[in-house]
Amino acid sequence: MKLATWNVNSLAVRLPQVLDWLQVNPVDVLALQELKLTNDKFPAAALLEAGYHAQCFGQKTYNGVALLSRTPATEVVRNIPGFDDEMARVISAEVQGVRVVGAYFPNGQAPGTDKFEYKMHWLKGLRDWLRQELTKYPRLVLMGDYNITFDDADVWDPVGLKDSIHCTEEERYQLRALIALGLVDAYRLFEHPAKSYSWWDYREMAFRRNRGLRIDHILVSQALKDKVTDCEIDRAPRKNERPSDHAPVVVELDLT
DNA sequence: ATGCCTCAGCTCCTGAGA
Repeated sequence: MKLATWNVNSLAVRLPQVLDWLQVNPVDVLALQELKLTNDKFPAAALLEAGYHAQCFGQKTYNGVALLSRTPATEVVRNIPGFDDEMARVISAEVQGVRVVGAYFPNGQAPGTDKFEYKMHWLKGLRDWLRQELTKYPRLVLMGDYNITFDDADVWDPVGLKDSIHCTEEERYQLRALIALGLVDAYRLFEHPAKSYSWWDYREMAFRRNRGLRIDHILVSQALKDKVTDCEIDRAPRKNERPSDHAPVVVELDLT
C-alpha cells in the first residue's frame, strides 16, 4: 500500500499536475492540502476519471484538504471533533484497513503573534484527539503539511533560521509530543541524503539552490512501523513550470 | 527590507503563505 501527501497550493491551478503525478505514481491514497477552493469547485469528476474517489473538505480562499483513494474511503471525519475551528484543516477516513489522517497544520506566521498562539492551541487539540484515535485505530497514518521541522537536519540554514517560524523550540516540542503518542517519522526510518527538504520558497531561486525545509511529514503508528518499506520525497513536481512550493512525500507499507 | 514569489479575491492592491 502506498500513501502520499502533497500541499498543492491551489488545486484549481495544480489539478493537471496532480493528475500527471498520479499517472506516474498510482498511490492508493493521496492527501492534499491547501486546496484553496470550496466543495462546489472540487474537481471530483476529473479525479474519478483518473481512477480516484475523493473526500473533500474545502473552504473559500484558504486552507482546504482532501483525501483521494483508489478504493472508496469510509468513516470520513472532517476537522477535529470537539475542537472548534473555522478553518478546514483535517480530514480523516478508513482506507483498506488503515486510518488515514490528512492535515494542514497552521503556519503560525511568527512567534509572539496571534497566529502562533492559534498554532499552539491547534496542536494541543490535535494531540488530545489523536490520543483517542490511536486507541480506536491502532493502524493509523498522520500525514500532511506540518509546518514544523523536527530538528536542524530539516533546515537549510539552521543558524540563520534559529527560533524563526517552523523552527522554534515550542513547535518542535509539540511535534515530539505527537511522536510520544506512539507515532514514528517514516522518513527517518531510512537513510537519505543530507539536505533533503519538502518545501522551498518561491523566491530567490530557493529550489535551484536547495534552500528548503522538511515540513511535510508522514507519521505512522507503532502497529505500522515494522511494515514501512520505503519513504521518499518526490522533488520532480517542484521542477514543473508552475509548481507548488511543496513536494509530495510518499510512504510504502507492506500489509501482506 | 514589513522585499524577493505565488495565489485568491469585494482583483490592478492586499493578505497570507512559509
